Amino acid sequence: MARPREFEIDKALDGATEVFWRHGYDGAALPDLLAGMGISRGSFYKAFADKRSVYLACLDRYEQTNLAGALDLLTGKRDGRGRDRIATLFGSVVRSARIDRRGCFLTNAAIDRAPFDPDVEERVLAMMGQLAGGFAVAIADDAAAIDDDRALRLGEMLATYYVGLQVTARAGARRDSLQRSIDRILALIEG
Amino acid sequence: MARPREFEIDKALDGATEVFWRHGYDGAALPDLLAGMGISRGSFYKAFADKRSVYLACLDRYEQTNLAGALDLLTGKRDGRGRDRIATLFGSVVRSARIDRRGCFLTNAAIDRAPFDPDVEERVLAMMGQLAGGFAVAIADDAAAIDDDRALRLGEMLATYYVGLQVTARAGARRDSLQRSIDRILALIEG
DNA sequence: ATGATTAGAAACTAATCAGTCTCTAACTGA
DNA sequence: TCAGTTAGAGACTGATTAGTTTCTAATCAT
Repeated sequence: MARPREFEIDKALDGATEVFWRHGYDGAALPDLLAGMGISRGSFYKAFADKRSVYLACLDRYEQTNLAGALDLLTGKRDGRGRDRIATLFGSVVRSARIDRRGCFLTNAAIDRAPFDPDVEERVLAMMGQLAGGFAVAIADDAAAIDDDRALRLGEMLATYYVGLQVTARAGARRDSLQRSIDRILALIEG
Repeated sequence: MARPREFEIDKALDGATEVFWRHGYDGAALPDLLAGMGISRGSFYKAFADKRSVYLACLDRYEQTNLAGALDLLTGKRDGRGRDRIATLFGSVVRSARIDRRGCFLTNAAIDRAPFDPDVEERVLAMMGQLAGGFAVAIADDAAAIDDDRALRLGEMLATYYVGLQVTARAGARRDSLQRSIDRILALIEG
């Protein structure tokens, strides 16, 4: 071993994720990525095989950070009723839309790369499955009587809605419109 | 006037739509577009200003054809209950997923270009609004007593769900998973 | 201290990008 | 029939693409 790497892989991946998230796979040119990662071309290809493998690593890191955070929120029992936790998660989409228009990296990847790259598809479907499971846990927490299968189906439906909400936010919908839609689905699952 | 054009603009736009739909804006290279449109570079730039203007024209044509078709389905009173028409539309997403993985051009454009191009954003938001209106009409048809504002909110929620369904389909979700999710939301709005 | 190893910067490469230009041939109106 | 006009094909342009190579300097183990 000699001269150690001057940057942290994970920090660089965070920077790359930011760029992929905003601009998509094709839209993220290598110079953009390098700027976002704070490294030069040489370091990039020393540390990673190619652009695609960085994208896959970003998806994996997204799963371990952002998705895990959402799942913690949904399944964390300390924070009141499951449906309130769902409302909080949906609300965070509206709050994020106030700050930027990245939407959700997972959702963007589903449109962007999943149809063309089996490794992306696999990760996207796995994460969507986890998300559905998180919603199901939140639902089941409110009604111990609900059977697991029924909770999972409702969870799948809510995950699908969540993805649609992220698309609508990235499309530039007004925040009050997003919130009305959220209020409506929350009212529906309340009954 | 001299030598008339040998191809039809609308047919060429249909071909371009197909390519943009499948590969996205950046992913649709000019040679791909030309092949899909069945014309050569010279004809392309004689007939259109640039790639972007073709994309915008494709969105407009999508509105007049595919979106109009969906709205006709949702608002057509001859075909039974409004909720059955909604079920038919959702079902068509699952059927399409069996054939290809294009998803929905409007949904793809929302992720792909809306954040970067105000002209795309405007069209996407307008189409999403129309879609929400279509769902609202279908809902209102079943219950004359429902007030318009309530129907529109439900319509916005269903449009958001619809978009999420298209993302999930393009991501490669299994058809039975899609259908379970659909059945669940249909059951919710039934009550 | 020194030799082995490796990180990093920058120049380079071949392919591809969107868009332009030129030339030929086809069509129109008179 | 012929002059004017325009469609179409394909060569061309300069910029940009992802990825490679080369060289320098930093840091390790001995």
